[in-house]
Amino acid sequence: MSIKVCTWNINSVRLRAPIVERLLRDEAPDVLCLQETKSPVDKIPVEVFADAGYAHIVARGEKGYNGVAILSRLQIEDAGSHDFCGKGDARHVAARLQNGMTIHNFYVPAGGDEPDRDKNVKFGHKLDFLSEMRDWFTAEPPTRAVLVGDLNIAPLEDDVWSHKQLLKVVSHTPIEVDHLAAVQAAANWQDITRQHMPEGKVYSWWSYRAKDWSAADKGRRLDHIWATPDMRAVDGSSRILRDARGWEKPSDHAPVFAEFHE
DNA sequence: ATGGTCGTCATACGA
Repeated sequence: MSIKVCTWNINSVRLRAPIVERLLRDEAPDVLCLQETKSPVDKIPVEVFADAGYAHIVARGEKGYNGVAILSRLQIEDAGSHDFCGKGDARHVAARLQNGMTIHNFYVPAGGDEPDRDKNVKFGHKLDFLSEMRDWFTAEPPTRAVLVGDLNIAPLEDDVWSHKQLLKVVSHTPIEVDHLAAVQAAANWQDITRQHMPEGKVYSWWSYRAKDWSAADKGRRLDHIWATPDMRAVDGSSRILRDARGWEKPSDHAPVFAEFHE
């Protein structure tokens, strides 16, 4: 038996309920983590997901911005969230499943356009958010845990279409990559996607602004699946469903998958 | 160097 995990920045859960349903039907993950739901929790179309077999849902939400949700076929034993940077925004939710594994679902701040915290408070917020993640996982080291989400950072050269051209572009600057590496080191998080796909370009996001996103293929790997070393991923189970970027009324992100042994 | 496209909520702002 294995557990199939999926993470997807959906950019409005209400507008895209039809393609969420399609993903659940086509791919049947055991757990689906959504980011940028952009909806108050009580306006998430939970009946649609329950009818599709995902009756166990925990979410955090606000009107119009941010928002994270965990949809599960398995019973959720416990749930929680942490308010990183004390802003009361909806960027983290966690659930412990009946098999004892904990899943953390994050939506890390995008950080604005200017990669300088003295000129751009959004960039400062992003770096501070990552530092708090590092400290939080250092203070309470997780076990049997999976961390997923839109981390809004593409850390490796092959996580972007042009390493050289993106070195000063928010999402691929050295200071962000360093901050993300510190989060990763805090709990010895393993990058499951790159364990399974160590070579070559891998992307999970393509801008809406490109004329032909697929032909231009100027993507970035912003969405991640990490796990603590005591979790056993199913060899080669990582995938990115690039096709979903071309579905009707798509998100600008594609779903990312990995499977774990029970 | 600039603008290109989305979603939400209100016609600006964040991504």
